[in-house]
Amino acid sequence: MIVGAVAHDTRSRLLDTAVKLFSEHGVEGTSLQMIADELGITKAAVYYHFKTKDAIADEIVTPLLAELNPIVEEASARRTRGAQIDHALAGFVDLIVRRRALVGLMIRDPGILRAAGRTSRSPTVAEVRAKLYMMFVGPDPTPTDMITVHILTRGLALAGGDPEYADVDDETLRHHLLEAGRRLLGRPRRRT
Amino acid sequence: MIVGAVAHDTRSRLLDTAVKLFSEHGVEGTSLQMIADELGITKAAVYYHFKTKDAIADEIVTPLLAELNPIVEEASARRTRGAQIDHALAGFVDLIVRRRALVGLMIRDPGILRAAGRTSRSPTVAEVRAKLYMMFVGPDPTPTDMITVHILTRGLALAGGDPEYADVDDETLRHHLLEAGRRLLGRPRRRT
DNA sequence: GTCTATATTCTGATAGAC
DNA sequence: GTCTATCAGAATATAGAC
Repeated sequence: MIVGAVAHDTRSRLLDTAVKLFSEHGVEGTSLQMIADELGITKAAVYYHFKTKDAIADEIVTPLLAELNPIVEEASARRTRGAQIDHALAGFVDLIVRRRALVGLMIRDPGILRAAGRTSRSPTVAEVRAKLYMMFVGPDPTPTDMITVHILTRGLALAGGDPEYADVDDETLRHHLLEAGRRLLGRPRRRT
Repeated sequence: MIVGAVAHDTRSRLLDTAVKLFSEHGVEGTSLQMIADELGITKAAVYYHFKTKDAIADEIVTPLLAELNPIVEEASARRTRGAQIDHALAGFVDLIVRRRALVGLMIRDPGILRAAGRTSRSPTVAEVRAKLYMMFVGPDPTPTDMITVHILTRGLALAGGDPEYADVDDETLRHHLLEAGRRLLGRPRRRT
């Protein structure tokens, strides 16, 4: 599905519905029957679009990784540590805001990564995550650095994807997440 | 189960096992069969200790709320805003460290609260959480305040409960979580 | 306190008609 | 592209023996 467009075809609606139900019940707690019911189709119709439940999980995870990876790569090309951190943080926050529930889902539910990993050979989350973390902490991180980044990434993703902020506009949410992120990383305040 | 003691009786071992499996697979993704298998007993034996799966969830959630509630109450009795924040933060972090996986589980998995809520009439999580948030932000919070506290509580709970830090000792973990928390809340550094 | 055995419902998944 | 029908296996839960 492309930018901001509303999903019309069944396949896209199916993925949106899956994300919603996965968020509420977890991947392993969501049955294909639940997805089918929510869409008003039968289980067999779901199987027409995806061969297995794992394939649905993979189709959700893989595009997200495909978006995060270049952000991290671009960040590592920056010359100063400060610029690297700024780019990685801005990119990560932007992804959270644009995908809302999705990034939070991947961090909350280990089941979606297990499921996606069973059918796909796309780059693992662990890989991309390790690179993202290194952007934030630099080489030779202290234990404090590592824990701070854990808190940062998890906190941002979960808060940004929270239903409570579902109707906060992108611009506002992005601003607040960035502010909090910069504070945690000890970066100076930015002129908005 | 009492402080630091190892669970010997089946009921306590059952609860420990449930927390572990709930964390990995989500409450709705964990079957009583999985719990029974992990314990080396039969499903029927599990039913002897708990009437339903919801009852297990409730027995996990309720004691945690019983620990968090007085912390928030005590904090609100402090006179200065600074002392209130310090007390609430120290208490919250202490709970995360002592219970590790548990606090993170409650934040990650909506299913455990749904399940617990079905069998129990104990004070709701929403209630206690609202009070905790108010301790951190004070009256008349700005949207920025609210989002910051969201990031703080979720980040601390998830990072503290992460398996990666399972063998970091309590003292160290508590120190790092407190540092990050104080930074996010804009509190001055403390002499350790 | 744990077991076997059983009833019932639901799961993921497939085959084949429209 | 969606349907009905069907499968083997696993789910929650109960009854009753040891």
